Amino acid sequence: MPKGSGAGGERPRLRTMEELSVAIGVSRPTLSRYFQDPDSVSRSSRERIARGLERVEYVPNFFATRMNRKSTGMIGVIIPYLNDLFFTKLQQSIEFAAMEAGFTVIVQCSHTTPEVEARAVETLISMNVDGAIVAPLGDNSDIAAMERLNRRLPFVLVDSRPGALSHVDYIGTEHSQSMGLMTEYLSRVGDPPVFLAMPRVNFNALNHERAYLDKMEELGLEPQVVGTEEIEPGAHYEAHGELALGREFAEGRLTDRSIICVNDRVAIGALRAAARFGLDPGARRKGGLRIAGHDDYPLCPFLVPSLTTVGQDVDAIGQAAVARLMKKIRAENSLTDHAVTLFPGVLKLRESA
Amino acid sequence: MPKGSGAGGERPRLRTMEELSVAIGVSRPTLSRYFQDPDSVSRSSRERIARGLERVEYVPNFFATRMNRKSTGMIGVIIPYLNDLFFTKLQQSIEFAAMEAGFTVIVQCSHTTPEVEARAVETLISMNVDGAIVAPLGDNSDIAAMERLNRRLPFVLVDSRPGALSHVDYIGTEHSQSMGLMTEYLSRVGDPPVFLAMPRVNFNALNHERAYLDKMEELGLEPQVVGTEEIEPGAHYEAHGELALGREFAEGRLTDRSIICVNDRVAIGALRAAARFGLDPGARRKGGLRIAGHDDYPLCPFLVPSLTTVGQDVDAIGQAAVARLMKKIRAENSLTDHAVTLFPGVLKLRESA
DNA sequence: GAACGAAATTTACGCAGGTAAAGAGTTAGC
DNA sequence: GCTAACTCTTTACCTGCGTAAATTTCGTTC
Repeated sequence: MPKGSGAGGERPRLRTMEELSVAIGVSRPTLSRYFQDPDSVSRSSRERIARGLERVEYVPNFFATRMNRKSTGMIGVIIPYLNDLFFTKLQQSIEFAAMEAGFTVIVQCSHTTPEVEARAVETLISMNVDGAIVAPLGDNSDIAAMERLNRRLPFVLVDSRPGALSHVDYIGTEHSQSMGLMTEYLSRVGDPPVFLAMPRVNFNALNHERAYLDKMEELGLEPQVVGTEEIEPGAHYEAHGELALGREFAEGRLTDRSIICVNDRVAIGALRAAARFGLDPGARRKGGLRIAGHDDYPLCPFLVPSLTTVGQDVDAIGQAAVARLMKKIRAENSLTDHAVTLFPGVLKLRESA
Repeated sequence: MPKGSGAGGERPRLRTMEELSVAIGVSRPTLSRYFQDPDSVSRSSRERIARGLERVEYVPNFFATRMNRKSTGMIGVIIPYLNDLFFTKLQQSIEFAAMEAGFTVIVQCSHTTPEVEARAVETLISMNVDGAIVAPLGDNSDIAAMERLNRRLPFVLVDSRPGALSHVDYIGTEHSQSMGLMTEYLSRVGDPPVFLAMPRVNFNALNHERAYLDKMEELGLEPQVVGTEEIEPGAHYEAHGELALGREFAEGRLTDRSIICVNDRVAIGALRAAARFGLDPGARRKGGLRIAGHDDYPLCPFLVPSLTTVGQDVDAIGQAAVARLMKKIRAENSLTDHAVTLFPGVLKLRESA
């Protein structure tokens, strides 16, 4: 028994409000009101309860409290996968915003699997969350599950929106603008840029590609897309970027072009491919190799060379999503408009392009 | 109204099992048993219920179900922060292992704040989770809260263990071994290595530093630690690594030494500092600059140069933590031993050292 | 065909606490 | 000094479901 530290450890533990009420001589309903809002009971009761709680260990049962209240005070969040700093950053900004609004956040991860995503939806519904924010698995998402969510509770999509859900509230980045920005910039400073894509087209990958194509057409330039086929099974993101671009370099292609990667993770692989072929991507030289990404992954400034990219305002997206959700929750379905908020991307010019 | 897709959308929605029982002509308790385990009711009832569920929309209330069961089927996980791929990877392996065991995972993030961590502990307790896995905030953690958790339910610490909690089960990496491995390797191939530390010493940073010092003493070499002071407020991890090592380089120091960084994120900053000073860290040359990290951050192989580091077996840690927790849950506190499982680190030799 | 069991279902109560309505206590007004 | 008006507390019932015990069902055996 190495520890018996402090007085905190030895307080008698009470299981129910009933026990607590006899322990400190206040009726159970009064306690119930106290725990929901201490100011809803008289000052004398409040102080008496506060003193009592110092002498015992008691935590109201989460399930019992949430079961009966009209509002559970919880919002559900579903993100597609964990090993991506973009989504964890988004989750973080949502958690902070929700905390500020006095809500508890329940996070579920779909782990890139539609079945898991659908199960997460069921879990959130069964928990009676007051609302849900979902970053979907793109077009792989279980549309029916999303529809159910949308019918049953206040619901906001973030990051991307499957085509079939165009009637659902959506907060994200204005991808056509943000990708257009990069396309335009690179067209201005060098040869027409090439788009490095991903094979498993999901999420915003398609939007990015389309935005690139549109902008190229607008500029009267010939678009070129590489990296659409799977090169090695299981090689995604960074690995795919390195392999796909490495293959081009090996054939002597693209070594002096501007490469727009579908996102920063692919761009990291692209930088690696360049290094492997002794190439030095950078904004410095006219006509030289340039590599750019999209998303402004937190590590971008620290890469060698630091990665030029388009920043998404993740904090704004998270906050706006929570704000919109709060509005819908308070309005109790009397809201008929459906909101789409798109934040513009911001060019982050660094060394790589 | 753009969508009315599928038959799934129009099914009548039932709120309670009671309603469902009259709707499909089976008693409510039978339904209750069905939802816990379909095989616990007769085949005829099972099929009847299954058919009925296709015609209506019903999801059992999560709170009501969990409130009465002896087991909630949930385990709680607390991680210190989100913007770190190490912890998200750990979380992922825990989620997969728990899913396999048929448990739902509730994740809470402490966001580097002891108060938030303590609140997360209260939330888990109030939810009656069957057990908890906590990656603590190091010595900043609210020890009393952890003690409470440990008294009330099966509890396992992962990643690091505050000194005051040495009596709690712990699963992690054998840091003295893993850091020793790197120290030894670098001592063998070049000049005595220097340790690049972090100012806000928390988590395993101190363990790493101590392991380095011990190994250096064992090897009869003079240890040297840099980067312990805060250089710029708010500059953590990568930024700190770049600033701290950059300062040394600017003074002409350490440019041909081996640098062991306290972790990979700091090492990424260190690589950046080297690039800024035109230095090319690598294993290639005798006596040249070498930079190594610790953790095997998923991006390490894709950095330029790819980062030599020590890999932690995150999957093994997550799985072992869940396995230990399951054992404790099944044993219902009859377990008196307290387990410590440390996985050895594995040298990942790459280009940078 | 009746009696016997095993299996399945139903009855009845419990969980921990929310909340409307009734009751008690206090202050204010006359 | 008494009643009105208000505040706070308590009574009593409710939530949605788990589960032990009681009951029914059904197939089997004698």
